[in-house]
Amino acid sequence: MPELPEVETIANGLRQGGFGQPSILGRRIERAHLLWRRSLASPSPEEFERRVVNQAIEEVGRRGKFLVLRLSRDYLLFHLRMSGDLIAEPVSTAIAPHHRLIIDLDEGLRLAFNDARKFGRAWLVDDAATVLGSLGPEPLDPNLTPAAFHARLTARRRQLKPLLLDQSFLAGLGNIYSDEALFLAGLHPLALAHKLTLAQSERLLNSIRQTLQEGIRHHGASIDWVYRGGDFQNHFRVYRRTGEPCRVCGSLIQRLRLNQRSTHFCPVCQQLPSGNMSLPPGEVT
DNA sequence: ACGAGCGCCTGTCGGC
DNA sequence: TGCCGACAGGCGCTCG
Repeated sequence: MPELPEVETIANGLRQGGFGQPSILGRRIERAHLLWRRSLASPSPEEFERRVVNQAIEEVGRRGKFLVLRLSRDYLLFHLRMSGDLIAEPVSTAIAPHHRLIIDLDEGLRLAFNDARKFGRAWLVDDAATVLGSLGPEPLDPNLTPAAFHARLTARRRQLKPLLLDQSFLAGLGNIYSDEALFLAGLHPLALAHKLTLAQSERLLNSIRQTLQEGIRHHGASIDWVYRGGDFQNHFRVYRRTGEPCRVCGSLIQRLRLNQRSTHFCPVCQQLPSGNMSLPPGEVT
């Protein structure tokens, strides 16, 4: 499920509780059980199940697409990748088919890492930076100024879409929100980052922030069989709208494949600058 | 430094 | 109905 708005929604739910879900803040870990070996990146299962016990969950946050649980002594980090989810539920609940890591808490609660596709990972580390250290800036951080963003963009000789997906460039964007942000900014996904003007960079930053805030306001997007109650999927402007009319100009939304991933854009609202024309057009649907 | 392709996994959907 | 390929919100790894 997870891009920045979805991870933010999950973190908020675990922290505050509500909608029938209990808060895990302040709960003490009583035991842990790993059900799928590879869901734990580090340390070993034996060390994890021993070391995590008796630590309290003191803070629940997010960095990029990572969920960050600050415990008494360590950090418990999760990356949900494609299908992961973190669920707080009563210990009396039956173990769901795709639960990969079970963490029993006091007061009869359980924190479950559920992940159908098994791409997600958990880490228990004393220093969060060992996992989060290479992440780029948070897009919603006000310290990221248009000038600073422009400097980052022009330092790279890359196409915009792959660059926005690069978590060391900017932390939190995935396939949905990068397509949506590029549309709002009126920039072609294959446009070159180092050719952007300051005004274009500022517009892109504002578009990224607007898209992410919209996503958070709608509690994220729920598509396919994964559902968390968010409804941002009803407000997509280009993502998965191939062949449908652009909401601004009526042109048909196009799709192209970039590194095995779908990219959606409006061929009229998002023109490729002439400087990019030497590039092969790619396979367009 | 960068792009392209593949592997990791399970599930859903549309076409035949 | 069953089978098969395409596709899916990510990312680390190779290889040019």
